[in-house]
Amino acid sequence: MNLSATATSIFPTHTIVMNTEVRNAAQHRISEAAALSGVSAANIRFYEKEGLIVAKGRSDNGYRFYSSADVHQLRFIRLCRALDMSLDEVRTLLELDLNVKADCATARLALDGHVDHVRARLKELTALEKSLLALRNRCDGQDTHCHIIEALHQQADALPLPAGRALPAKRHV
Amino acid sequence: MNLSATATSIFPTHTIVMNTEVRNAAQHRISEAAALSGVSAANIRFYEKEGLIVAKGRSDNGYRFYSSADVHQLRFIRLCRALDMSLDEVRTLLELDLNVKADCATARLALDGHVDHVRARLKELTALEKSLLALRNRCDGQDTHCHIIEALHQQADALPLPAGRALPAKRHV
DNA sequence: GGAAACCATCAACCCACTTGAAGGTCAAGC
DNA sequence: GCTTGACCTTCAAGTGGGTTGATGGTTTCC
Repeated sequence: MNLSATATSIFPTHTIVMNTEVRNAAQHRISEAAALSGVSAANIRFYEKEGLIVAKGRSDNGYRFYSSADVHQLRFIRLCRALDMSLDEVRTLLELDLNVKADCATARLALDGHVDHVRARLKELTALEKSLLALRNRCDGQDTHCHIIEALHQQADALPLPAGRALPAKRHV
Repeated sequence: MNLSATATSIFPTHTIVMNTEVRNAAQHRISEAAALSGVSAANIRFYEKEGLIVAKGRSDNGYRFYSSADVHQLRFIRLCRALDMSLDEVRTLLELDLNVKADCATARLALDGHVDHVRARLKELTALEKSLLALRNRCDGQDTHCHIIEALHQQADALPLPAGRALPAKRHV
């Protein structure tokens, strides 16, 4: 894994994925980069603080400006986030060189881990939906007292204690 | 909805859900309450700060102590959290009186909203899993360059911009 | 020349907690 | 009586992935 590579270093090798427009010609201010990438200006600044993106430079007035390659990188980040990767995972991916075999293995590993993660959450949520529906269906709104709340209290009594005594921190997907 | 009710007021009406042990006999220190409820001591203090639970009292030395009804309430909170409700939703539920019809309607409404929420997230995650697997299967580890990263970059270029220009805040689950 | 629309930085807020620091309390063992 | 260690207290700060707001500079249009 090419950890010493800068974030932008992944682009020169990407003639394959570049479309026909010339990537480095245009220079965009932050709001333009935001509009082109779908990442809000505030969020771009946040990603900069997190080291995921560096503006191509600053104008005399201190305004950030971005190349089209930067915009592409922002879209890349957005895609990864849409795939529910953590910023750490995205950082890892950004540091990879797609022509290095070891990096490819890293990418596969990261993705595998992520799939596992998504599957586990999927399983949890499916069970959750079932419980919620069962709960919901106990009440028709006609009866004299609420079977939903009652059932909730009954289940609270029946709830098994977690193995480690206290609830583990829950990282939601 | 009985908003003026205190959190403990829901218990007197719960002869149905109480099991045979006498609820108010025992008094537990915070670590005991934690062990019995599955909610960590730090978390119990946090819930107290959030107004979800009030210790039955304090000993002379300032230690909190909890009745069995308090422990039940902690389990109730834990169950609701396990059902992925927000603390606000739990608060609402705690304020309900299961013998008031309007409160029952509130509970059903809350649960319905919650089911919708879970279903939406389920749908998202299912789509996600599909995308990730497709991505994952592009790479066999044999080729000279990484099709996963390549595909990620291609998709980044193809990613449609969000309607409102910037990514909306994402509330997971 | 004034208003609107940009841009900058820094701080604080969101949720549901956890972790850590600094110190008080208490029972057991020596 | 003294130490040790397991409790307990409070308050502050950190987590992740941002958003929102304050305050002030810049640029552009009319």
